[in-house]
Order: sequence, then C-alpha cells, then structure tokens
Amino acid sequence: MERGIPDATVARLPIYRRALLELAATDETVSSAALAELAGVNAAKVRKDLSFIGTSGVRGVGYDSKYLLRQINEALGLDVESPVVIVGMGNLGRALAAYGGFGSRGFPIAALADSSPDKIGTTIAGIEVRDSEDLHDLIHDLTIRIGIIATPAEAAQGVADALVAAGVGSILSFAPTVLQVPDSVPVRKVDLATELQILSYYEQREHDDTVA
Amino acid sequence: MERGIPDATVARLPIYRRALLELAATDETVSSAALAELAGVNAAKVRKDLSFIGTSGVRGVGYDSKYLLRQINEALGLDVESPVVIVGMGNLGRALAAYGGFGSRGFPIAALADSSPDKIGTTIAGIEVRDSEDLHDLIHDLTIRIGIIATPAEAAQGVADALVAAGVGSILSFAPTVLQVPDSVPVRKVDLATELQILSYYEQREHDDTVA
DNA sequence: TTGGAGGGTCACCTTAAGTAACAATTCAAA
DNA sequence: TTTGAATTGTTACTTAAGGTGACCCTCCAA
Repeated sequence: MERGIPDATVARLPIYRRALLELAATDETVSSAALAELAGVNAAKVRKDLSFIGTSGVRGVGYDSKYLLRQINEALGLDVESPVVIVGMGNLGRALAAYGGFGSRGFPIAALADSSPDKIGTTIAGIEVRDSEDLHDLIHDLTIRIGIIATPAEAAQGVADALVAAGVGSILSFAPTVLQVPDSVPVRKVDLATELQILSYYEQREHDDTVA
Repeated sequence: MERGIPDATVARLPIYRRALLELAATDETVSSAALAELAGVNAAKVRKDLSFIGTSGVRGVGYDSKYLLRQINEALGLDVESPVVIVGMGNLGRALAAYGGFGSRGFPIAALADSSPDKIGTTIAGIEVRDSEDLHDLIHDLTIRIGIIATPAEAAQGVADALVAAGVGSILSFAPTVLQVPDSVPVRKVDLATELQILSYYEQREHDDTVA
C-alpha cells in the first residue's frame, strides 16, 4: 500500500481546492502558475503536488478546472460525505454545532453528545443532544466516521477511547491534552491556547530588536 | 538577534507547560523522562528542547518544576498579558468570545468588533461589540497585541490589513483564505474545514487496505 | 567514597521538502 | 505543414531541519 502523498502536499490540497472552487466557475482551464498565485506558493510546487494525485494536466494548456477539482475531492476522500459527531457541548462544542461550515463542506453533523444530564435531551442547532454513554450505538447506527472532541481536558481521553472503541475513523480534538490512540486512527489537534502561546513567542521575538 | 528557538521546539513548549502546571502542584522537581511521558515524546528531545530556553536542570536531580514553568512562560512571552481583539461576530466569533479559555491563559479579550450595524453596540460575553472601522483606535487605546480574525473569507484580507496598519503584533486567523501580510507579523491559521479534509484523507487511506 | 540517577551536548543520521531546469507535448497561427 | 509559444511532468539537486542515541559530567545519598 502506501499510496503516500507527502504530508505537506496533503495539507496544501485543501488550499488548491478552495482556489479551484472560485476559478472553476469562470475558467475552463487553469495553469499551475495561476493556482500558485492564489495559494501563495510557487508553480513548480503546485505541479509537483498535483502529480501525486495522478497527473491530469495537458502540456501547453493547463488543467481542466472541473476535472482537477473532482480529482482533488477524490484524493481527499470528499466524494462521499463523512458524518461527524461532536462530543462536549460546552461553549466551544455549541459553537461548532452552530457553525455552518461543516455540513456545507461534506461533513454533516450527524450527532451531538454530552455527559451532563443538564444537557442531554436539549436541542442545539436543531439536533438533540445524546448521552455520551450511547456513543457506540450512535456511531454505528449513523455510520459516523469522524469524532470531534470538544470536552475539557480531563474528559478527552475517555471520550477518545470510546470513539476508537466504537470504530470511528479519525478524531479532531480541541481538548488541550495529548491523546493516546492507536496508530491506525489519525488525530488532528486544534488547541486555541497553544496557538496563542506560539504566536506570543514569535511576536515577542519580533519586537526584540534590543539585542543586536 | 535570532535567539532562534526552532519552530518544532516552540510548538512543544506549550505542551510541556501544560504538563508542568499539573506536576508543579505536587512535585518539587521533575525529570526529563517524566515530562517526556506526559508530552508523548522521548526524553532526549525534552532535554534538547529545554536547553534552548537556557539550561536550568540539575544533573542527577532534574528540573525545579516551578522555576522551569517560569522559564517557559518567559520564553513564550507569557509573563505579560497579551490583550486580544476578536473581529467578526458570527457563530464562530461569538463562540470564541464566550469561550473562557483565553482570558484565563493570559490572553484577555479586550475588544470585539464587527462591521454589521446589526451587531455593533450589542453585548457579547459582557463586552460591547465595536465597529470594525474603529479598529485602529481600539488597538492603540487598549494596547492590543493580537488580532483574531473570525470573519468570512471575503472580509479577512481587509481586516488583516487594518490590523497590521494599526500595529497589531500578530494574527490568528480562522478564515479559510491565504492572508497576505508583512513578514514581520506572524500569522497562524486555524481552518476547521481544512483540518477535516486532511483527516478525511488519512482516514480514507487507512481504510484502503484494498491495494496490497 | 562510591554508585546510581539524570541533565547537557555533540555528532550523526535520516528524511523531507523546496527549487530549478529541461524535455515533452499541445494548440494555433501562418 | 511548419513553427513557436505556452505549459506540464519529472528528474536531480540542494538544502535544511529535525530526531536519535550515546557519552560524559555532575549531583546526591548512603
């Protein structure tokens, strides 16, 4: 196996994809140079990246924009919808539930869950909040592929375990903790506080012209 | 200048920091092995990382946990508070405003802003929403150092320009666009849809045991 | 005084990622 | 039919960054 698209390329594909969404409306074909412009990288890198998902450009002409878009979608696995479950209905979880960006991009919110009796049974963004205890059944019945963890740090590992046990395919975590999961389950972490702390470093460093 | 802590190290410091917050409560000293365990990396890497912020461990003993914590805080620039402004009061922006994680971690929300007359003047999480037009004054008067962009993609570049012009130190963007800013202003991007798309790829790939 | 625990650092290894250059191919115009 | 401009596919090179392990030195306690 090991189709092995390099990580850096995978991370850029969504960028190209977004650019294509705009371009495909008006332009029949698109050049690597044009994509590079939109994505803020250089043209050679674009061509190299695209070559990893199977070459579809025509020399002297460019890429068929609609076809390329389909190709990227397929490479990313976006040709099928991936229902998600959001676990943890605190401020962040509720916001994510209300945020429309998921469903419209192929990741419909199939379920919400929380462990607090106060929240179970309430409705958020038109979806009933279920008991975290029922995660296993939910994931099976709704063929959920992605679990989003929006719980406090303490609860995160337990939720992750439950998600993995229920056979979820991958995890997106907002909890500020290192999660322990099998290698077969890809995890991406978004930690707002960490992001700010990293920014803080670079900003401070920028202002430190004190030391020549 | 170029104090130059490697990027990978900077990204790990917040992890160590979080681990230390727990450990420092009970343990006087902490070993690189213990930190490595918590952070999910190996001990040599911990030692190397910590050496970049000035070596403070004692051979045969370990690190003084409280002192190390202070050291990390200083390296990250967390010894002073960095007020932030959140621009864009859609679902995501409101959620970020309500999310308590910022203030408690040294990044108090000093201001909120939006361009829609519907929202200007309303109060969210106890803070009045100001007109985006006033960004420049806000940032100056409140000595805001970090701008958080939570607007739609179309508005993001304009907001970024305004933030930079007002002299903000760095930017955290949730808008799904490539931002054009001077090199002197560090930008970090959090794009939820992109994260999901990347996950989608790795998950699909994981399940593709079809090809031997 | 000795031994175990544990940090500092060096040197190497490995690998990934970016870049540039060039040959191949297409289309259109003359 | 031929020529030239445009633009891709791909190779080879360069570069860098990061990880790993080992080894030496220091400290504490018995």
